[in-house]
This record gives sequence, structure tokens and C-alpha cells, in this order.
Amino acid sequence: MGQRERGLIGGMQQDHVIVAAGEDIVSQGERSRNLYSVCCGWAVRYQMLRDGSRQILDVVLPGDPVALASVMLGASMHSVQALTPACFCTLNGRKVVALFQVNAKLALAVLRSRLEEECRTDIRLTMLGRMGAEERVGYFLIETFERLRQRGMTNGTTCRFPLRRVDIADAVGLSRVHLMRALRELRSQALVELNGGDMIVPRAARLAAYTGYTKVATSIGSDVRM
Amino acid sequence: MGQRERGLIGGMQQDHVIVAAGEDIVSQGERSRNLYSVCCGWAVRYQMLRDGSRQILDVVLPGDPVALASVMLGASMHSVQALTPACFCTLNGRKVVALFQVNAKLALAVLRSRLEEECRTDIRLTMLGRMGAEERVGYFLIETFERLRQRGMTNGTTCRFPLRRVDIADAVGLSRVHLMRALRELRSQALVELNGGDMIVPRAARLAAYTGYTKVATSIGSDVRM
DNA sequence: CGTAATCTTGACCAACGTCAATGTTCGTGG
DNA sequence: CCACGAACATTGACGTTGGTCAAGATTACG
Repeated sequence: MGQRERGLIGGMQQDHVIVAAGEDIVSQGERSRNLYSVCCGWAVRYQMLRDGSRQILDVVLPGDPVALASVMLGASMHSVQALTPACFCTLNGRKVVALFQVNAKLALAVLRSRLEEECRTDIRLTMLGRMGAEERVGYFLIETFERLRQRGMTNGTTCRFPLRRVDIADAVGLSRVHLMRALRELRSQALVELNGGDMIVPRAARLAAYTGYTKVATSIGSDVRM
Repeated sequence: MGQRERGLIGGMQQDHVIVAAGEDIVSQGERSRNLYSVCCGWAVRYQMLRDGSRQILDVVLPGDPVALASVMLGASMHSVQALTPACFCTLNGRKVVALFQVNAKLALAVLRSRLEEECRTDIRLTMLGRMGAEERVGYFLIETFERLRQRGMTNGTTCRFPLRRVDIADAVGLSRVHLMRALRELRSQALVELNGGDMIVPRAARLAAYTGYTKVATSIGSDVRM
């Protein structure tokens, strides 16, 4: 994507919204015409079930778009909640879609980034359907760690990690108690350690091997992440 | 999408490939430049794990594109296997991408259909992470049934359903034996019945209510499904 | 028929969830 | 600075769900 397209998107930014930790910026079922982009802070996409349980679909990091489906499809099937105080920049959804209709390169770049997400989602499906507790947790952690590393948000073997235990449990489909058991096991094998709000991965390659994680090519940096 | 775009895609069709039941048309890791579209027959997208277990990611029905990610990202992270003898039409991936770069409306239509898929995938994630065996199986069946109904492939309360028990088990993340238990329960409540290669759903609304399924708007018919 | 594949079920075992109790951290008001 | 409470983390004991093994029934096909 060239300077020109980046400028087009940049020029459409309307506002910055600050959201407190724990608050939703998008709600399941909502018909919003606003498109957001995480500017700083962490968030999660999630769904609630009838019985009150929650599934975290994905961790949303700075640079990731939020509510694209809501804008293009008319309604959002998931909520998005800030985990830390977070700042979102707002774009006019209608205008962005209009821009897509004119600028094929831009639409294509977004399509490509969606397809990359799709790959990650497929693997998460496999993880939930077919892996045991330790593998699931380890996989989720190394995947997030690698995403952070690609964005320069790690410090060698350490990074910020503001998810609570419940959040991790809801992301990997385990109960909070069983998640603790899995974490204990992973720590005892020196694969990952969570402490305060930090994650420590002494040997990323070892954790990757343990969980079956393999790096997937991304277009971060060379591509749009509105 | 107008007649013109449909014609552009239509004109690029090169070939028809016939694949026997049980054969792969796309393999995990493959770097193919071919794009396919299911023309008749059933297929599944799936991934294999190190330990030999398999996760079925999705059922691919007539009209669905195959290997879009492979073409646009350079490699496929999943395999696609025919469940029945199936016919795929082949498109030149490079040409299709080139077409996207020129025709924004087309790129946008494909993006929109990817976003719809994404909604379905999110729900499947939730199902695997948070639902019990009966709900998972019921959900998978009613979702597939509704997709078939939208394409006019059902006959009131009945439709073709060529998946074997193992396939269903691999799709919903259960063992074959436990899948049988769930099916027995669903049948005993007259929610679904599988027989031969057919599925019978006496009261779709009842099964939907039981599993928490809600219809999600799709652009089938009005949109591209190459 | 006969062989292979698939379906189906029972008996038993492992993984994971629930409950409940105890630490630990952190923010707030005195 | 301390006392207090609220939210979160951690662990043990025990129950439930779902996996594994193994055997027999059924179907598909040569």
C-alpha cells in the first residue's frame, strides 16, 4: 500500500475515544456505523452465551481494526471490551466503505489482512477442538507473544500481559481452576511464567515446539492495519 | 455485484476438475496458484495435528470458493478434501487477484463474503470453547442444514448429508464414541436424525432453540460466491 | 458369500469442571 | 502510615463429562 492510500485513511480519522478498562466499545447485536482502530491499550473480542459463559474470540492489539464486520454487514455479532484503559480512533464507516468502492488496492489490502486473520482463527479452532489443556494455554500465550514481538512490544523474553486468569480461561475454553493447573504445569517446565501483568517466555522456540505453534507470515508493517 | 463482474469471473474459468470422494484438492502447506470453486459435491476444510488427530474447520458447499487464502497469501494452512465425488472449477489465481486490483466492487464483494464467514467462524469457536456435546453436535447440524436450505438443497425437513460419523466428530471436537451418545440423545428428543446419508430435522426451530442457533444474514444470491 | 469399512454399544478411565476455603494484591479512607 | 474491603489468584477435594478400548452389528461392494 502506498503513501496515497495511507493518507486517505489517515485523513478520515475523526476522533479519539478513551475507554476505561472493562468497558465495551462495541456490543453484540449493535448496529453501529463507526469503525475503530486501536491506538493504544489492549482489548478482546468476545461473545456471551445464554448461560452466562463467555468465549473470548481474539485479543485485539494496537493497530488492529475493530467493528469492520459491523460496518460492512450492518450488525456486530460480537462485543469488544477494553482490558486496559484504551484509546481508539474513530472513522466514519460509510466513508471508509465508499473509499473501498473506489480504491481497489485498499480493499484488496484489507481483504488480505482478513485472510491472515482467518488463518489464525482456523488454528484457534483446531486448538479448541483437538488440543489438551496445557497445549491450549501454551499455544494461546506463545501466539500472543509472537504477535507482540512483531509489533515491537516485547523486551527480549518479556512482555506486558494484562489479561486476568478468567480472561485466559475464557479464551482457551477452560475453567479458571483448570487453567491454573495448566499454568502451573507450564511454569514447572519453565515454558512460560505469568507474574503481575507480565509474561515471561524464557525460550520462545521451546514453547513453540511444545505447543505445535508455527509462525505464520503476516503483512504487518508492509500492509494496512488501519 | 452486476452482470459485468459476474461475466469477468465467469470468463476466467479454465477447467473443471473431478475429484473422487476422500481425495484432497488442496493440501496443507501447498503453494498453489490455483483458485477453485465448488461446482457440485461436498468437501471439508481441515487441519491435521502432529498426533494424527484432525480438525474439520468447515464444510464447503457448492458455490463456495476454495484456496483463496492460498492464492492471496502464498500458501494454504489447511487441506480441502472431497467427501463425495466432487467437481471444482479452476480459475487462474494470479488473474483473479489482478482483477481484484482493478475492480474495487469485486474485491469489496469478496471482502464482504469473507466477513460473513468470519461471523460463522466466531460462533464455531464459541461452540467449541463453551458448549456441551449435545449442543455442539446440534449446532453443527442445524447450521449446515440452514446453509443447505439457503441454497435450495433441502426438501422440507430433509436433506442429503454425506458426512460420516468420524467427520462430524472431527468437526465438533468429540470422539466418535461420544458423538454417538450425543446423536442418540438428540434423536431421542426428536431434534435431528441421521440415516443413511440423510439428515432429518422435523422442527428446525426447535433444534435452533435447543442449540442457541440464530440465523445470520447472508448475501447468498445477491452476492459473489465464485 | 466374504472382506473391509463403518456404525453402535458397554465398561472403564482420564481430563476437566465445580465447590469451597485460603492467600494475595491493591486501592481507599482514616 | 495503617486498617479495611474488594477483586483476584491459588489450591484441595470431589463430581461430571467426555475419551479409550474392545467387541459385535450393519452396510457396501467385489
